[in-house]
Amino acid sequence: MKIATWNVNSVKARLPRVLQWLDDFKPDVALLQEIKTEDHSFPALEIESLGYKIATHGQKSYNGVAILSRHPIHVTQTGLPGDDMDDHARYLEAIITPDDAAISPVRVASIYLPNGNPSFDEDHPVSDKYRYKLKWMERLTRHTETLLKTDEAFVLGGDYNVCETDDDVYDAKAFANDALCRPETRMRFRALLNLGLTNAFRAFHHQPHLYSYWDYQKGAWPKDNGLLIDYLLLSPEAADRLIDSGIDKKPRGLEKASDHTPVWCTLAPGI
DNA sequence: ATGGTTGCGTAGCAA
Repeated sequence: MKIATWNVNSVKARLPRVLQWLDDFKPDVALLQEIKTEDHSFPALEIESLGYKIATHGQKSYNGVAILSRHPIHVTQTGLPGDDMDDHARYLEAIITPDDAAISPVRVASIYLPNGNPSFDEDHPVSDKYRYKLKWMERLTRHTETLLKTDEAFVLGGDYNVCETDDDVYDAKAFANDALCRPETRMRFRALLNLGLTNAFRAFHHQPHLYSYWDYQKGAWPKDNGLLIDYLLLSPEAADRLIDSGIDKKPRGLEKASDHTPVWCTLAPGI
């Protein structure tokens, strides 16, 4: 089963690119972030015509996440638990259960972790936006603890807005105080991983300076000035089935590209 | 050079 995550930066502005990628890459499950539209205005017909079922947790103008799947989708969580006042659409979780009983089910989540920048201002070492990000990461860790108790195969995929180490940044010095790189961010990301999750891409690729995001500005893409911030994090039961993982850089080089490119992994049907 | 780009929505914010 091929599972991919992609921050599309508006599903409506990106629709031709998304359709082309689905047709070319043919993921079984696609976890989308920053769809930037409400559920009723998601371009469902075009995507369904390619054989995908759709679950969305949309929001007007900002954020919004979706799950596309060739197999049936059963939504298990809309929004990240732990804060009833949080109205950002950044988390959608579902169980994917193939009709073919030879393929084991897998739980997936599409995650758009808050950016958190600017992380400080002249009066405060931690901005409100950055505080929200750090709290959101702590909520994700708590929720992941509950998921782990089920001993299920699950894949938490998305735009984590975290550079795990300086090797994931084209200019680490320039990003030292960025919300994607600050020590408070990295500590919380490690706490999440240390619950026992496997970063699928890093199970196969150990070189520094491999990226999933390139800013639109200052020629970042042709200069390969990127960041690695999109991840697929696997439970032990999913990691046991992990066959391969990679970054599909092709969509980033096309006209009208998202600033992110898909990260994917393949899982064996079962053990 | 205090710049530069994209999307949403039509001003200014978010990234």
